Amino acid sequence: MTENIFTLLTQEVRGALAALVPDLPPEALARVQVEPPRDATHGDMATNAALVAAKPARMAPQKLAAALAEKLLALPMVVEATPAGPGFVNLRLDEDIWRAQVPVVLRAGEAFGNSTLGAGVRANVEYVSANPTGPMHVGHCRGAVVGDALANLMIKAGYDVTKEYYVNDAGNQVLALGWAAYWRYLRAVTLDADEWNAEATEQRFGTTLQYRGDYLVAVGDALAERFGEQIMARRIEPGMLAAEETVSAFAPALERGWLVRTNWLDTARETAVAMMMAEIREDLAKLGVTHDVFVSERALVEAGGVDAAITLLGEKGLVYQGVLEPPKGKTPDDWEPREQLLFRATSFGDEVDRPLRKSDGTGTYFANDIANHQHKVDRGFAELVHVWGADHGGYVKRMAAVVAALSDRRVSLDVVLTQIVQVVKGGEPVRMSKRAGTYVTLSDLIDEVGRDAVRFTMLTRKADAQMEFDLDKVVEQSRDNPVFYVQYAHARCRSVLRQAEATDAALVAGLDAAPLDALTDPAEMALIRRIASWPRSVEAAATAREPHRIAFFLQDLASDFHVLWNRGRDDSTLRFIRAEEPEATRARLALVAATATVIRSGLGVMGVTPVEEMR
RNA sequence: GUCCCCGUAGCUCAGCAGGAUAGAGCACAGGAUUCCUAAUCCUGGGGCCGUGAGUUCGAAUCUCGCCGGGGACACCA
Repeated sequence: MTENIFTLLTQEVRGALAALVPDLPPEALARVQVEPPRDATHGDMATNAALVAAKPARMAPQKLAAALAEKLLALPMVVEATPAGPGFVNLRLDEDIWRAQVPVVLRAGEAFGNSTLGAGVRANVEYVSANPTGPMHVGHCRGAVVGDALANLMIKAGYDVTKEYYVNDAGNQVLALGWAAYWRYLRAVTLDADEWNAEATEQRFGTTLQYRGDYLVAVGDALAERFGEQIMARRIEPGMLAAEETVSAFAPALERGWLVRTNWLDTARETAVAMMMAEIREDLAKLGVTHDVFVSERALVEAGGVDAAITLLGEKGLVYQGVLEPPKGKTPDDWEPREQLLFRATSFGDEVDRPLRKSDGTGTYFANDIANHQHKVDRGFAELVHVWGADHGGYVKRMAAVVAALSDRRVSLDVVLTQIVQVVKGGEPVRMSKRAGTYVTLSDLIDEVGRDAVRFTMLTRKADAQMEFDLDKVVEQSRDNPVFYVQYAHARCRSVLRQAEATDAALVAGLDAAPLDALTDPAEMALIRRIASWPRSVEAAATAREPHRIAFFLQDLASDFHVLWNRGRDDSTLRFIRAEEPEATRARLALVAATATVIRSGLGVMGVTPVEEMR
C-alpha cells in the first residue's frame, strides 16, 4: 500500500483539532476533511475543520480557524497556514512534500494508488450474465466493461473481489433456444431446408421458433454430426408408438402426429447452451473480460437451492400465501386475483410483496434469483455488486430486500445500472436487429475499432447516462478523442524515456533516487500534484462504484502532461532532455516515468493496454 | 397512477460523500506556429446549475413540491 499524502494530512489536522478542542465529539471529527481547494490560489490544501468544530466547541469559526492555522503551521510539511473565508484553513505545503511523491510512485510502480479502503472485505461483483441464447452484441458490452473495470477498481481499493457470471440456463428462454437448435439440427441432418422451413416446423410441433438467427446453424451441424439420425423427429405411423414413447414425447407435437422426445430437446438445449457459452466466453476474452466464477442457474435449481431459500425465508416468517392488489393506475386487461406464494418484500423497503411462485405453483424467475443470492451469502460475501441494464431498474428494490432478508441485513447489495449505447457511424445510427443481418455483435465492434478503444470509450460516461458510440470518433487521432489523448500521453512519456536511454543509459537508471530540486515550474508542480492525487481518486471512485471517474482522471492527467510538453515547444529550457543540464534532465525523467506509471496504473483498472508509441 | 434515473455553457458531458469566484472538450472570437517534442498551441467571451420552498455557517450536491425527458411497473425472463 502506498502512503497517501491526503490521509496523512487529514490525520494531522484531526489531531491538531482534537488537541485544540479536547471534548470534541467523534462525529464532528469524522466530518473533518482535507482536500485540494477548487481554486488553486487558495493553496495546496484546505480544511473545513474549524467550520465543523465551531458549533460543538462553541467558538466562532474564524477564531477557531486562526488557532488551528497557528497549530498546523508547526507541522514540518506545512509552510503556510492561513484562516480564510467563513472558517477554512488554507495550507501550503513544502514543495518537497509533493516532489517526494515522485519516488514513491516509481518504487510502487503500477501498484501506486492501491488502497486499504476495502480492508479485504469479500465482495462479489456480478456482471454480463447475458442469456446464453446468442452471441454478445454491443448492448451487453457496456455492462461487461463497466463491471470488469469496477471489479478491478475495487481490487485496487483493497477489496477481496470475486468476478462472477450468472448463467441463465434455466427457464423458457433456453427452452426456446433448445427448440431452435433442434430445428437447425433437423435441417442439417435431412439436408432439406425447404421441408424444414421455420413455419412448417412450428406447425408440425405446435411451438414457436423464437431464435432464428444463423448463429445456431453451427449448433445444428454439431448435433447432426454427433447424433446422425438418432434424435430425428419422426412422423407417426399407425401402431408404431410404444407407451414408453408417448410418455417421453413432447405432447403438442404428438397431437400433430410427430414424435419429438423431450430428452432430445434437452440434448439440443444443453448443446446449444454449451456452444453459446463458449462463444460468449470467446467474445469476452476478446474484450479482455474474465470472470472467476460462472454460476449455473440450472445447477442451483437442480440442487434444490430455490426450495431451500424459500424455506429459509419461511423460517424467518417472510413468506405467505396471498393475493396481490392490482397495480395502481392502469390495470392490465387480463388481471384477475390470484393466490400465490409471496415474499414479504415490503418489510425491507419494497413497495409491494413479490411472488415466489406462479399461480400454477411453478417458481418465478425471482425465486431462482433468490437462490442465486442465497448462494452468494452462503459463500461469505459481505458486499454484493451487480451491473444491470437500466431496464432492470425496477428489479433492484426487491433484490435488495431479499439480500437483506437472507443475511439478516448483514450483506449489502449495490446495483449499478447501465444505460443504452447507441452505435453511430457517419452521423447515422447503426440499427440493431436480432432478426436481420444488421445485428451488431460485440465481436464485430471490436474488430472495427479495437478492444482498447471500446473499453475506454465505454467508460467515458457515467454508467447510468445514455451514450452515443461514434465509430468514427473513437478511432480519430485528435485532441477530442480521449482514448487517443491518454494513449498519446503515455506514448510520449515512453518515447522520451527511450530517447534518453539511447543517448545515455545512465540517465534513466535509478530514477527513484534522482534529486528533484530542479522541478520548480508551475506546470511541473501541477503534474506532480495530479500524480499524487491518484490514490485519492481511486478511493473516491471505488466508494462511489463509479469506474468512469478513472477515465476522467486519466484525461486530466494526460492534459497536465501535454501542457508541460507543449511548454517545451515554446521554451526549450523546459524540455525533458537537456544535455547541458544533466540534473534537471534526471529530475524530469523521473517525473515522466512517474506519469507513465500512473497512466498505466489507471489504464490497468480500465483494462486498456497502454501503448509504447502511436503508429 | 406508483417507483427509479436524469435536467449544469450553443453542443457533448464532468463536478471528487455540502465548501470559497461552478469546470473540461467541441463550437465561437482573437493571437501564435519553417516546430521536428507530427497528429497544434495560447488567450478570451459565454451559466438564475429546470423551478419553488426547506435543512445550515454554506446547497449544483441533502429533503419536499412542481415542470420537462427517459425507464420500469401482477404469474415473462
